[in-house]
Amino acid sequence: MNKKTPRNNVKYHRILNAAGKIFARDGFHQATVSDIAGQAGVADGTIYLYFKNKDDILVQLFQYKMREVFARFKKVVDGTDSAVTKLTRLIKYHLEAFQADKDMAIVYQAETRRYSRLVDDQIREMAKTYFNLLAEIIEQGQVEGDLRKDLYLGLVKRFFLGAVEEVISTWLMSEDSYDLTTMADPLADLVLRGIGTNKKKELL
Amino acid sequence: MNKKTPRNNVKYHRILNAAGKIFARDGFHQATVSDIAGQAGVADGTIYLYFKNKDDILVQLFQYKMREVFARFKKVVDGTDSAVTKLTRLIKYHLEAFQADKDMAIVYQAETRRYSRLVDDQIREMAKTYFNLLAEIIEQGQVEGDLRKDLYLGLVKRFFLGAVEEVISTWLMSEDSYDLTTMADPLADLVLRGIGTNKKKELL
DNA sequence: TAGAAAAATGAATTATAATTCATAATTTAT
DNA sequence: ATAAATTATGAATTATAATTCATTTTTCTA
Repeated sequence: MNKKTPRNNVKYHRILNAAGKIFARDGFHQATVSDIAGQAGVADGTIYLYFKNKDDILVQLFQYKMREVFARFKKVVDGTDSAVTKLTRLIKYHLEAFQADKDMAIVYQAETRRYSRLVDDQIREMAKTYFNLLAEIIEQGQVEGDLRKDLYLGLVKRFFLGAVEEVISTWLMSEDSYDLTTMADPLADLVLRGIGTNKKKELL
Repeated sequence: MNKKTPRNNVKYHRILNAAGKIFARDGFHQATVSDIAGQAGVADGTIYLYFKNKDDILVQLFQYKMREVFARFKKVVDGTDSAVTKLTRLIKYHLEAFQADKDMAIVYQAETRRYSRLVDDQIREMAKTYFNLLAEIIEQGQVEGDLRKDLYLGLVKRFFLGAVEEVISTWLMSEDSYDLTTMADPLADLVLRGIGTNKKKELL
């Protein structure tokens, strides 16, 4: 194994995981390459055999984690179920995945909200993937008659993702670690039905 | 005017505004004290006559901006209008305020989403204020019969704020600068009615 | 199993930027 | 108008941490 094929090198992954921990603990800028090396059990210089520089660690970590998550997202909404079922399941898995890998969740939250980001292209690509996923499901739901037809899709996507991410964000900040997945059903309910009684549906 | 009363010192505010610009442009960690000083038209050392250190600049900037915004938030939902009207107006003003001060919006977005934050206490306090505001309105709406009574309030607040902030976030990231406030009514509609047709209301 | 190649080390180097402080300019008070 | 007090300056200092590279260790290969 030489530098050309780092992806199936044990040490490469040890460093990536260590970086995940340290970035989550300290944030990207606070984190030091030395700390990551320490956590990974390698020398500082070794990092540079596998990564171009500190930025590159974040970029690769992000890419690696997001590929994993998104591959599953796609599977989760694949199949012949109704759109409502798919949306509910998407929310549930989204929460599950982020709960299962808290380090990744922290890095994700921090990086996707920054204005100037190292992982800009990746995030755009991800967002697009996620949004395409949603668009498909919503159109399906409209055909099935379970989702409103008068929706501005661009807004719906943000609305959906925003609600889910805020719930995750709150969970991350919270002192006590409750079970995030219990939020899935109530959240799906809110997204689908809103908070109104629909008494005045026609007024808006 | 000496160090003891910086708040009504012209230079103090020049530095704060400059910091807002630079933090928005580069992010807190990238931003240098020198750049802020330059932008403010003062010498590097002058910064330290008004602020303990770099962190202190962010803390004070954040406090200052958030006080302004939240004072207005409160006013916006004050009065005898229906809860539905208040919520709609809250969304509209929220979007308006963030559109009007983009630098502040960027700093806000970046800082509130970080796991380890300098402005932690302030954010907690703000969130509490905002959430109290929402709780009051929602209870009013339940009494009025326009909002569902089976809501888990803790979740509703996150749902609401998440949706609004995601819309702002998308606007910040977007290349072309469309008018953010046009999102207010459709967004309010989504929050109130959800995306479902309510055909299956009883199923959930 | 010796020698070559590859991988790893970590101290030394380098870069960057926060903070300080001796000096200068400005303001205030008498 | 002058001296004391205040405010401001920016070059020098200091701290921190990314990156390099001469050396060592480990792994291959024949």
